[in-house]
Amino acid sequence: MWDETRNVRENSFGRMLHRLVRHMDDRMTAGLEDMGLNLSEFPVMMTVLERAPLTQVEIGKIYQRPAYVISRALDGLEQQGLIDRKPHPTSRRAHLISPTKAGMTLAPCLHELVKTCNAETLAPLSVGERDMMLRCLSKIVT
Amino acid sequence: MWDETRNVRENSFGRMLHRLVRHMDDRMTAGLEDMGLNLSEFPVMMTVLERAPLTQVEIGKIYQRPAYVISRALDGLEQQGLIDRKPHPTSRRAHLISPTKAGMTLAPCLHELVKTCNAETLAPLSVGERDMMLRCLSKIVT
DNA sequence: TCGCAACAATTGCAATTGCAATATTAGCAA
DNA sequence: TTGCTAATATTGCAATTGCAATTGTTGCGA
Repeated sequence: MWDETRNVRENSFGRMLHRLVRHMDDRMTAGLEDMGLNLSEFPVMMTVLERAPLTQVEIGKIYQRPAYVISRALDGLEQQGLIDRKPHPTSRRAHLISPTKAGMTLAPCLHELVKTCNAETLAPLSVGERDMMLRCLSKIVT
Repeated sequence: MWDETRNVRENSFGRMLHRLVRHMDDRMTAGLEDMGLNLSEFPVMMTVLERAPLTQVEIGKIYQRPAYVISRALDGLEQQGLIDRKPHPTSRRAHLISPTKAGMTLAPCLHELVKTCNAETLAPLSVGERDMMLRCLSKIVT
């Protein structure tokens, strides 16, 4: 009776995605531990390293998360001395976020971790399949 | 200086996956609201509908989540009268979980929702690309 | 049989997250 | 200028989640 339901959900796109993301998150969490970062701080730190100097709303736009998420992640990163909140030159309500010297030294490690994690995950696929996968993903991601 | 870092993370596999999953989760959350379910209860309810009767550890094995997650999701589902925790025939510590009559009526709706959500998400792809995508995903999902 | 480790499920408590308010500043229109 | 609305960032509080016990049960070996 439930065979049809089973067919729908079994190996459903959404189910597989969730599994995959959880797996990659675990992998990333382990890799980030050495650097003292957690999974919430990581994307914010990456954005700062990529685009600094920028404001917190700009980080939010890029990373597509509400302001309070950025605010809190930056709290953690600031406390570890990895980023600076400097006054914005033209607006007293905004902050300009930049990595500190210490923060910048993380860049190669993070860089490497991302590459490794993505590569490991995609390892079972052929080069052509990997390209296809990435192309299709960017087609369906907003 | 950070161009390389940007290249690595920009449209990185992991980043795109996270975006995609968040988007699908939002879509699912909206769809589930009509049925009074939330995103934690949904996969458990699906598993129960697909495989009942089964124990909570079995649900955990299938859905790959720790026991307490199942326990709490079932609390919610039971409170809404969608599932039953019956005594296990051979073990007094295990429960046998089954959908109630009310729970079973949800099956077609959930079924439809999953199909719609997956289809909408994959809509920008050609049929061939969709197949490829699903085949590749199942290759890399544990 | 007794004792003990493993198993199934639940729960207390701390950490994390999300929402809605708050404080402060900017810009603009009357 | 004054007053009002929007923008920027933060925070209080409630809801959710995760970890580490806890409860009750089973099976096994001494």
